[in-house]
Amino acid sequence: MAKEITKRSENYSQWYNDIVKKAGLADNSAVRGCMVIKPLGYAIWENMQAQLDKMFKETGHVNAYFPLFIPKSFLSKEAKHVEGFAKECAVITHHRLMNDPNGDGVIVDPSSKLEEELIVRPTSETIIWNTYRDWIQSYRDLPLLINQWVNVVRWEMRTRPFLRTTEFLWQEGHTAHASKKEAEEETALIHEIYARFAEDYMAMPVIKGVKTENERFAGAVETYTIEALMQDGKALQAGTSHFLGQNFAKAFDVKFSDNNNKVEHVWASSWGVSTRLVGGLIMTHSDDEGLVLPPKLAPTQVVIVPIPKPNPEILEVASNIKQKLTALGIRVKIDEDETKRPGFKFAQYELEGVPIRIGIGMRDLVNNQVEIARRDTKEKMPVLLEGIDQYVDKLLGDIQTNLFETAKAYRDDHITEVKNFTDFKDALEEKGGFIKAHWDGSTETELKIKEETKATIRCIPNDEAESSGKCVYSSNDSNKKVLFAKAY
RNA sequence: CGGGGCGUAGCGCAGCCCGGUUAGCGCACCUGGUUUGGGACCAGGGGGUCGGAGGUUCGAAUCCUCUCGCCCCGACCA
Repeated sequence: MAKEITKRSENYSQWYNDIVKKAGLADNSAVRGCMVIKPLGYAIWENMQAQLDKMFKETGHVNAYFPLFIPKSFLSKEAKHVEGFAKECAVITHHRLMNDPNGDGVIVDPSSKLEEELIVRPTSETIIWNTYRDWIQSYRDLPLLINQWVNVVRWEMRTRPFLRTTEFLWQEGHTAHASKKEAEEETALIHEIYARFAEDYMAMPVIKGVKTENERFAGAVETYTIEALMQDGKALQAGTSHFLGQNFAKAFDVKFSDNNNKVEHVWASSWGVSTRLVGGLIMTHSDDEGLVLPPKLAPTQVVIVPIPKPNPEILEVASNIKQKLTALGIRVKIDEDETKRPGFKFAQYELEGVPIRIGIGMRDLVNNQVEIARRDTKEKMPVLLEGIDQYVDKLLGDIQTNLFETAKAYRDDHITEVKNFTDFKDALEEKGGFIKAHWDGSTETELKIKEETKATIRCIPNDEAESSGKCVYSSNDSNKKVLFAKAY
């Protein structure tokens, strides 16, 4: 009642904001464009971090930390890079405040102007490559496989919680290699890890592909991306992995001697995913009742609700169940609050997306059973206490699978292949989702399509075989189909 | 930056056009009681000076001027 959520069918955007707010994921803050990530939202991010961090480390990467501030001159060393980020940088110009001589408050002390302005990192290639110059002399210093978990700032004009905030949290990997091949393999490896994480943990199906030149990361030779589809038919770029060639090594003069004492510039990759993934998670699975979380990332996987309220007998059974589940590595919470009634709690946990709810009342105990409700399908069923741990364990797996399958069915159903521009526009308008079509490979065509339809090329899919055809817009020859969509 | 909307209690809003005594409602909160298998009910209670500044007036949430901020749509973008 107090927690009414706008229906997705009425206003998807409002629905999204309601979920973020009412499920307690994040709040707007006093700072324009910056959000406060609340405990539930942050716990989801922590679970994402934990898994990704594990995957990075399993593949030989280590974490480090580089400064928040980047000297202005660094940013301009790579021409394309600065061009891409110049318009959205927070700039530090002074380092001291003073009392306002005209009265109350403080003002910037003009005498504290910095010799060289500092930029709050929008990404860290420059400061890192400036450092790598000192770290790399020989092929024996390579590869360098470093990641950092940090905040970055991009002064976007318009922001949305998680999807695009002025400050956001992410990880950025920056690797250095002795050969082009090795750097390319690294880029592909991370691309693969991102896709696996999205599908196996977030239960969010993604399409792997490469960006067009126009959509490429500023300073990259090639950008690999995973693209997901949200419930409203818009695409979300969920993670990118960039092959940087020798661009940054050249800009920052990072060279190494190979085993023949030949000096060459280092090859590089960089890659990142951000708190945007939390937004993607919300928009992939949640419904009009609230958040729906895949078990693998849910901070609480199972909640036990005593009905109508806790008593010693129920709590004993509850804690036995919790013990058994915890032994299987399942995250369980017993709701011991006596002041709220069951109906309120049910609604609350549905809003918060807890995958499984176990209700225990005296009526159940007489029959040696409990009531199990799954969040994804809203089904409820009585389950015997005997073997309940195995039952729940399996159910969590089933929910994880079901969420992925449901999302994938929706996604697959929203890939429309078209041969002419009229069909292109119709499909985009009526159905949304990805539009697969031949493209002549020119930026000019890409931009014209964007101008006329707002759709951009999300990627050139990896698994799309070459085929000859005519560009959907220009009718020029094309040898590959690409995916278009309106995107977040 | 262009277009639209909005700032009144923790949240959501009414009041403003047609100035007039202690600024109102729902949710939330506190106390007591009755309840308790899908967002309980009754009674009592606490909390706001109406985004800010200036002005008009006997009198301003209400009228005027300036100002600050937020949200939505667009251009930009992870």
